[in-house]
Amino acid sequence: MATDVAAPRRRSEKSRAAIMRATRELLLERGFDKLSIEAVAARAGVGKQTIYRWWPSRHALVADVTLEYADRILRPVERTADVTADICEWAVGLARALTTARGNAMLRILTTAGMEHPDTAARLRAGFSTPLNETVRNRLLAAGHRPAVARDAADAVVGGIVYAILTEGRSFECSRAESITRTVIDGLGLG
Amino acid sequence: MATDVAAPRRRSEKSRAAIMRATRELLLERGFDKLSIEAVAARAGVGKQTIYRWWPSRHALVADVTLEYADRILRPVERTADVTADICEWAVGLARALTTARGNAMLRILTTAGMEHPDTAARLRAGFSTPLNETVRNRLLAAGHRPAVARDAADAVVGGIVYAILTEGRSFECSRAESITRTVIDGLGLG
Amino acid sequence: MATDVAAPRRRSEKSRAAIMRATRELLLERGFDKLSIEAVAARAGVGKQTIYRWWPSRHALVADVTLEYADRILRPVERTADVTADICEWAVGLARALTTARGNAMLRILTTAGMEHPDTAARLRAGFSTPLNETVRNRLLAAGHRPAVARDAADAVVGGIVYAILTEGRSFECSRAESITRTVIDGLGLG
Amino acid sequence: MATDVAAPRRRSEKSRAAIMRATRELLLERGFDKLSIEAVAARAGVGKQTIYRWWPSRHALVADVTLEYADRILRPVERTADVTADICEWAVGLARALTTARGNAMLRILTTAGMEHPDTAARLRAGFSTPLNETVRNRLLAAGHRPAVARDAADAVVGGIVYAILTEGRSFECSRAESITRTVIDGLGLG
DNA sequence: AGATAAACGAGACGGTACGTCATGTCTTAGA
DNA sequence: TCTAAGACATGACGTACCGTCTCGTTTATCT
Repeated sequence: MATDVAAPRRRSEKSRAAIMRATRELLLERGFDKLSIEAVAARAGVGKQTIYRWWPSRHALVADVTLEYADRILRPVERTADVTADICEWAVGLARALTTARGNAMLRILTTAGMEHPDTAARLRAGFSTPLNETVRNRLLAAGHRPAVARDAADAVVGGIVYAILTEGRSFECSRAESITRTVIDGLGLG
Repeated sequence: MATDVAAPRRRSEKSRAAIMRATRELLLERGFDKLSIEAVAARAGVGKQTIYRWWPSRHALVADVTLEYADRILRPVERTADVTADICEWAVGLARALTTARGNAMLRILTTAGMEHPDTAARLRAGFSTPLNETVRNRLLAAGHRPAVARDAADAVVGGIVYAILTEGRSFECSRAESITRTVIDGLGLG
Repeated sequence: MATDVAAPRRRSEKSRAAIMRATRELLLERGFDKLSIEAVAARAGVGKQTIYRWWPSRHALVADVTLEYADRILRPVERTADVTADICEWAVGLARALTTARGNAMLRILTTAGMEHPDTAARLRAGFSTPLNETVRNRLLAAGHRPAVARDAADAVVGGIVYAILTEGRSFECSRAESITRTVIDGLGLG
Repeated sequence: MATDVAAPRRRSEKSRAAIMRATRELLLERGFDKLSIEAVAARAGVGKQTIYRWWPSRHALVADVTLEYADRILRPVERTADVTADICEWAVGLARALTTARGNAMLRILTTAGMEHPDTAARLRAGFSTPLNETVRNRLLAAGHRPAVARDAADAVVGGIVYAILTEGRSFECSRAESITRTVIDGLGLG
């Protein structure tokens, strides 16, 4: 039976997609600060109310767009015999993704968007920072490291790379991702 | 007599201070997003033009205020026989400063303010992230570590702590700062 | 063949009545300017389309409601031996009706509603101003006055009273209706 | 020396005039209902706020414009030996002014604008209906009529003409103004 | 007793306009 | 000369309604 009858949501997929697309474009063209709902509506060929109907705020809209992009950045880490090599390779991939024009823009936007509104912050954390951290931590746990050590090392690796890119922007040299990672991982005791 | 050489600039110190003060207060009350020049002028009892005359943008004004505060956070690291203990102590102090209500607010503001405008970003980097990093790096160099290692470890320690606080906010448990630091530093080879 | 021409109209009387009722209430609560179709639909528990299906515009809907009320105001004039007294009595009755809270509101609404849209104006004229005028004119004709005189006097009496109420609102003193009427009628020559 | 020192009002006369002009034009082109503040601002080359700063509402702005025009309609009545002829001539002039395209539009606008907001209504009454009435009343008083009679006759003449034009629009035949006036005035006793 | 087609409630949609707020520039008066 | 006050053109905000347009769901004939 299980007829999920109650579906009085008749949201227009066409509008939704046009809004997401317009937001993404304007975000890259003008940046988060100068993104206006009015401009999104105009470019998407949509009434402003259609945006306000489905998103509570500009931050939330931007979060949706950003997270959609975040999925292209989040990759799993390999599981060969060499943990350090696996994580280094992953780290360089991450650094490369975050130093492309688009990737760096998205990182900045993601950071800014989460800065004011707690709900948005929580969504962005769950969709970006947390997965990043867990990817590394789980690989370390699988390699036999103690939970506390895995957690600290994951913080150090992810934070070390992402914070540096946040600070230095696209001038961050991707090989440093490997260097930082190796410095941290190589020193871990397996106790 | 070293008189008032080259000073046809009669900038009112009273106004300057009132503006800084008003900005600081409004920043803490309302956050960066909702800070308006108009409100600053009103609270400082100053004409808007007086603000525009001396600061090129809202970001720049905020940067000034934030950096003033940053000086209270930046502390040197001790130089006892035990490097790890020295840096751990410093790291916990940093974490404590960044998880107070005011310190956390300032960290978020500093991050947001630097996100759009390159000049402001450069000033904030020079006044906050870079000193943070160098404090750790110099201590490690003094302890005999190789430059590359010192740099990577400084990135890992500072990034690991600051990025986690940026992500998790005031719920960050300060003892983790020690734990992360120890995990990183303890593993470093002395080459 | 004279088949079932134009008969598959199955308009819901319940909805019609609910719409009229809701309109009347909102008109009195908020006035013509602030009457919105959306509010009428909501209060009547009706879809907006049901209103648009049967009324071409807000003005038309308001005209219907107003005319329904106008019928309570339009009364015939007595036909005793004393024309002046007959019309005076009628005039005072009219003034009284137009200076009640509800009657005055309706007069204003009727005036405003007819001001923009010619069709509505014509309906309201046919349902209010014209009957008013003719009531007086016919009584004067019956009393033996010449047509031209009857017409002019009817204009003067009705216009004198209604325009004054339109201008002065509820503060219009009803006895003035008698005074104006008597001044006009008493002077008429019987030709 | 009575220097009107306190003049911290630095209102731009250029803007004021442009707003009045734009309002007048749009009123005639589109009518009161479809007059939007936004369109006035755009046509006047002015920010919306500049309108809102000096006029509390659309009605008030329209009232200003209308009253400016009303001054062109309000004329004094002649004072020859023949009262009836004097007032008849004046009445026909009034009717003519109110049946031009522009004059009729202004009458309708004036009527509508005063219908919702008491303050505006009062201003319009003081600037239009009252002067109209007093013009006739004063002429009749000067001719020796008793105050009550003069007042009633003024109501009848002015109301008779204006209400008819309000009802019938531009199709009102101006000679009727004379006819109505004569019918009323000729019958007045001189007490 | 169905079948069928309209009228219905609900409400999403692309829009226009609202009245408010803040921007950064400009002008005036006063110290 | 610099400042406070604040008017100005601009432009975005978030809200209210517009009139149109689907969606299922009654409901009232007409087989």
